[in-house]
Amino acid sequence: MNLELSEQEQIRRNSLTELNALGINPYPAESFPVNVTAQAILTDYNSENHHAFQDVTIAGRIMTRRIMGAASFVDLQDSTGRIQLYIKRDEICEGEDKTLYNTAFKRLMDIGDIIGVSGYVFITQMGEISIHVKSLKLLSKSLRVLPVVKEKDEQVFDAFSDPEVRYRQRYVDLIVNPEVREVFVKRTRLVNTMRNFLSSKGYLEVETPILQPLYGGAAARPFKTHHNSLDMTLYMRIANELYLKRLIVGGYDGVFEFSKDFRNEGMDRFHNPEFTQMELYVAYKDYEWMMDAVEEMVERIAIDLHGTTKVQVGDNEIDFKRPWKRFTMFEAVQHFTGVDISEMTEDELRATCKKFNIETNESMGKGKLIDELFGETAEAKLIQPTFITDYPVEMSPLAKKHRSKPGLVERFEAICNGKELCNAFSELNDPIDQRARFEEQLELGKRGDDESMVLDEDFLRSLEYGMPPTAGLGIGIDRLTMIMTNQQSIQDVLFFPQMRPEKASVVTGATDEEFVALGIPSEWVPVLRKAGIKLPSDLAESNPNKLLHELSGLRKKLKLEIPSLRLEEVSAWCGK
RNA sequence: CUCUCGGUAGCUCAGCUGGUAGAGCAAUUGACUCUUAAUCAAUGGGUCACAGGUUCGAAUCCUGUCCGGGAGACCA
Repeated sequence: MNLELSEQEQIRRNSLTELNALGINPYPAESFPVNVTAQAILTDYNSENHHAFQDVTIAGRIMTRRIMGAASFVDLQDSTGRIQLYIKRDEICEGEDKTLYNTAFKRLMDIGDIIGVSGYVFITQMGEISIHVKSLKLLSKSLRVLPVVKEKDEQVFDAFSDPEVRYRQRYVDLIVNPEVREVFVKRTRLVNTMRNFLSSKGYLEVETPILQPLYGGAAARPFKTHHNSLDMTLYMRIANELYLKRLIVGGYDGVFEFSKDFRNEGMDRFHNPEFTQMELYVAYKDYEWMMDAVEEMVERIAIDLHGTTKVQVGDNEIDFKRPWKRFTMFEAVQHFTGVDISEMTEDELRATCKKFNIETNESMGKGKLIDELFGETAEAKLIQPTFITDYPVEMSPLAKKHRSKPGLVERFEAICNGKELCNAFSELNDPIDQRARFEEQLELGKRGDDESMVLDEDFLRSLEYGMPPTAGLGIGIDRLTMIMTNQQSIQDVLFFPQMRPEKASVVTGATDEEFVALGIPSEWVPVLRKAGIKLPSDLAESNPNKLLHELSGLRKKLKLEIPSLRLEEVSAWCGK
């Protein structure tokens, strides 16, 4: 017997033994073929077609029970929803033996247990579509107590809401909070829509290395790991851009990848150390084309998920209907501040930053300063989807120089709800220029920017063979999901967000062996701990009379089947 | 890393200026054959996150630690 268990867990374990004793296997091996779902019954059943629901079999989890003597109502939850069961004693126990109802169902089954039932569908006097149960089978006994969430008239009572437990025990969250399950269904639909969209255009979905000898394609600190046989450092990818471009060099016209990327940076409600991006590269296209493609794709996702281009996100209604607003970066800054920074020198930019209380440091070049200005003055104010185009060349080492605007590159980001949604450019395919850009990055690195990009010789070699003009895109799946499902935190769109490890249950005090060495029978050791005795010194300080009383009390209370104690024994433990 | 709020029963939460812990749901026992936040009666259930300190006495005050939320910093 485990004294660490709560009273209710103890009771459920006892029920398990009793079920076994009754010949009811709490974990049967054979399959249980269902022929209907809760959702199907609730939507399809009506007075005309009730004959089609005379013999339904369904399985799910008991979520609430209302027992009224010889009849009971149970809310059964399957993957599609909840359906009420009407269970009558004399229906599920036809003969004299009422054990299955009186003992097994009423006493030994609990909220959280998974059962399978057969019966017919009917409508109760209160007008609720329900299943009149003819037979019932336990499919899995639940040993832990589920949080019970009650609901009436759309109002939820005692919602299971502690974020820590919800994220650590997502399975519980999913069981009791159906809207959470729905968010993740939407996430998958979003990905499917995107995949279908890209596949139908003939682009090839590919996989590229996650473990990379050099990390590239973005500016971020990587996770570092080590390969034993090769005895070399490997990095978890921060992006897959450089590999996908190698595939464009190889002759594919369009490639894309849904990729888990890893960045060793701070965590907040928009950042998780591992996250998902979709990167797309299409040959013979430019960033103008890519803007149209993004609009089309995201608009389609909104329609697939919501049936409309309008999506409620927090207090804002966001409309993804094409075409989206387009601003150059300079126009955006001017629009929100009235200041034209397009012709400014580095010193002027630094002064402008100061004017807007934006911190700067020596490692920031002209491009970084412009980006800061944009980020601080404009980005958060862009709620409706907006393309920001034409970024400074200094901070876009993989983008092609603008066809007509010196100092800028052909790059855009889509901003939505004040946050970056995607990043794209006309890809730089001039190998000489690319090498020069990498070298500039190395210079920035020397100035103290610890996220500047590293030079990838093999990638440069591939460009030297010749890469067609290409448009490339990276789109954050987590953030897009947050917007499309109206979630405030990235943790709410990841099944298992990163967390610090749970505190291991602290085993303070002496080990079992130490207590046994003092002559204490091993079966009494847990009881002793329960009584608050954690160390041999606790024994020495306690009153044997009082301790005996307490231990005997616990023995009785916990119904322990171990030999009782005499005062002399307890005194001996205490050294008295 | 900084600031801030929090951690009390399985869940949601009370617990004031220190006096050894309370409610609802859940559980147990009983009643109840159309209930639905079922109802009625009785009962049990706690390492008050952890470790120190102050005190005659700490869930409560102080210090430190752990875990989490929020806001920053960082991260385009």
